[in-house]
Amino acid sequence: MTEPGGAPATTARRRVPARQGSLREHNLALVLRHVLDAAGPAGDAPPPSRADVATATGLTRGAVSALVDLLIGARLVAELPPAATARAGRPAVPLVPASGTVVGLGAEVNVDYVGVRALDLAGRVLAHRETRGDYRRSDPARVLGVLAALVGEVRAALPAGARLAGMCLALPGLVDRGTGPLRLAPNLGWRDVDVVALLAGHPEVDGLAVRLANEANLAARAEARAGAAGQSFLYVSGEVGIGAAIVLDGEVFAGRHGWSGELGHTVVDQRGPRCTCGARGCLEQYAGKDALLRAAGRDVEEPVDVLLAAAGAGDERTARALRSAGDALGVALANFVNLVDVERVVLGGIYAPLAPWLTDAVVGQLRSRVLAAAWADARVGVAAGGEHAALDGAALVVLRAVADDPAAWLA
Amino acid sequence: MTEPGGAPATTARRRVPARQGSLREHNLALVLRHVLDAAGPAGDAPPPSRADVATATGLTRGAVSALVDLLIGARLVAELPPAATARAGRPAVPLVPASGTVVGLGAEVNVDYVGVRALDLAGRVLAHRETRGDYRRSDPARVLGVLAALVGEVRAALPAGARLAGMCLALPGLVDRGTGPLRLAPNLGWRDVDVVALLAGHPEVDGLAVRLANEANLAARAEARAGAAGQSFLYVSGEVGIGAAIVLDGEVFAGRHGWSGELGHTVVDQRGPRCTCGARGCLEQYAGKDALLRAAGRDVEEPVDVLLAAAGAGDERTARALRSAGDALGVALANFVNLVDVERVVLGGIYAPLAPWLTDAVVGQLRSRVLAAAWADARVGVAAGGEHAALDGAALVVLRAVADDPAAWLA
DNA sequence: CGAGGTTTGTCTTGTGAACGAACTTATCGC
DNA sequence: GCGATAAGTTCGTTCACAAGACAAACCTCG
Repeated sequence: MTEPGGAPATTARRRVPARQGSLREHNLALVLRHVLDAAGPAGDAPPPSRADVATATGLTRGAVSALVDLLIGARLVAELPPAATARAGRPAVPLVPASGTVVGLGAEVNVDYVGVRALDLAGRVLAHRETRGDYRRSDPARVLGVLAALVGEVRAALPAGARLAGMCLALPGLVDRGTGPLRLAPNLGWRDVDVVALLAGHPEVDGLAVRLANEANLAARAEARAGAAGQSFLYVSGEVGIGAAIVLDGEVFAGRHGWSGELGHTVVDQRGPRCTCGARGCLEQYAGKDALLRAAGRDVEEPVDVLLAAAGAGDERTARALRSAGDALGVALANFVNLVDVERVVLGGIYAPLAPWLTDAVVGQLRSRVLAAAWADARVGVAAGGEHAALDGAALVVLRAVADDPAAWLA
Repeated sequence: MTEPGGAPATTARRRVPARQGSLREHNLALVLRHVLDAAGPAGDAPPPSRADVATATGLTRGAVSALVDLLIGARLVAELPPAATARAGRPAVPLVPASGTVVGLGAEVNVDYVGVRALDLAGRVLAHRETRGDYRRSDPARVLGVLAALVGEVRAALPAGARLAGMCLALPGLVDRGTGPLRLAPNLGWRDVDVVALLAGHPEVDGLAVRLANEANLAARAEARAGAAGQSFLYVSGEVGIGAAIVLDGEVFAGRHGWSGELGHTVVDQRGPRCTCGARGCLEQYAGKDALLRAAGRDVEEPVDVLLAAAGAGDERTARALRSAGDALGVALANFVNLVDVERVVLGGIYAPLAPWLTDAVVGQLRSRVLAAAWADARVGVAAGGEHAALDGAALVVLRAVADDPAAWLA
């Protein structure tokens, strides 16, 4: 029951009766989750045995055995050859997520590239294709054709016997939760585009359940997976626009319609310059990519790397531009932290490489403006998700649905 | 497992095994919730029978019968005499929440009053005591002594055989989730006060589980109950300070530590007047009670009623003060709605009576600044919770815990 | 007034899932 | 080789719900 593109804001206590089967479903998911988590990105822990799972979950060994057998039968879990331990007793059979059997497809359409990537339950990248290009003010049908072709290539590259669990597409804009239309992607120049319908016309995506989600939300999901479990943070995705995603206890919160996180249009100064959205003094006009380049005396078309180089070389104008962007960002974030009380802010997108020149200003604003700062400073960190965070997050959404309802994969 | 003062942000999939008993617990809660909801504040629906509950929940009549019998035995549900219906067949036995058997205590310490109120599962007020006074810069120990005395009076007024499920105390400030200390209540002048420990010393609260929560969060909870189920809104509590609470799908979100909703310290203008919190241009300086009175040419000590009267009489200065407060509030709320995507804003506290003079400005700002406004206008409404919303919300928190885990009350 | 129909609530039987307690398997240490 | 130890399996028991028959209470209509 995960909402596409993010778990529901609050998992409203489900108003359904619990029957015998619910028990099994729950415990099946419990066991699978345990195996998955142990093999997670922070996977320094050795793979757990049935007995380990039993003690960790509180189920009996007998029950776990039965459940694990089901999961192995469904090719969601695999056994490793018993490891030689210098311990008395029968050696344990290590359990790991099955690799190459069930795959999630992550896709992304962004201003400068289109990409598709396939991940399996073990977190392995089974296939990846991308095309660079300029997709500002582009034609949705054409761009989605490019995407469909990439999907076709990725599907062809999957190992035999792999089952596709679905696809999630990351888009830089307002997306209705799940399959609803794309409302507005300012930087692509798209508005009210029924992306799912356009994709459905292509034979490459035939038989594939496609859901949509906001790019920042998905990147945040990848970030949540990369970091410690169950944390709360605000993920800031700096690009031409400035997106953000709210992660509460490890879950991405997408809002009523799925439109959360439009940090770029937070008002920094009511009398400031006019923004593309029509209002005045939006954060985007102070700390967006274009604004940043302009303030540093650069051309809007230049890559952010030039700022990195200039700042590194000690260019004063660039440093000043970055500091003032950091201040504006800090004000917006302070407002946010006062309202939502997260413990951490993660800088992603172009802010990740620029973080060394931004964090001081951001931290300063947070410290002076957040009411609770005296008790728990909101920490500022840098995204660890890497360049393909949104793509990974999208694939993870799909795999997450599998992990949450393994019973559906038993047949 | 409700978090005191609010459900956890996301009901993280519980990492516990489901056993046979979990089934019963779940279905017991399901049945009880159905009976409670049917008798809710929008309780125009007739009380449901066992058969009604069975069809509504999807359980069989046999299962429901067994569960209802348990609930009646625990005095959580009661039967009404069969109503005479002009219908064929055996007449149904109406089921209602038991009254006067299990009670939740709501309490509040605020700037100008201290109160305690007892609610039962049927939503009836069994007892209510309050003391008016000026508690700015007050001594916590003394004020809590007053509160304890009120608790004693309320307990004495309860019907014989009533079982107290606990107490929740509303405070106007940063409160650590649950029993953690009160960090900061600027307008009471309290800072780092261990309220629970101070209360525990009084014999009147002996044997009573006490939890703390933020006043606005609790008022929002009462508001959520008063309105339609499962909505998402931002509750704004205008007083001397400006609190807010985030309600997502009917659940109050309290944030990582429980400090969410400090709307008053959202920056409206970086170059604005200095605030008590140390920063510049906080919303509180534009739309807080004191600021509002000052802008209208009044004394800070006067009640808000004078504004109401003046505005009603057509006083231009008052109208201007209210409009500009509404603008500031609107900017802050627009920032918020862009970030969190709620569908409704509810004006509470002093904003409720003043709403006729505020909403236009607020709505205007929302319309021009919220990116998604073209697709789903955030509506602005007035709180329906009444004067004792926080008190009711506090009692509801306690009763909610009972409703969520009726199995604990079977003995 | 009584037979037939309808709806509610109870009771009985059967099934599925987990628990607990043996029991088997596999390795280590002496 | 043999006990000690731990992992995994099997079997009987327990518990909760589904399904459906049954009893009770009420209406309607001839």
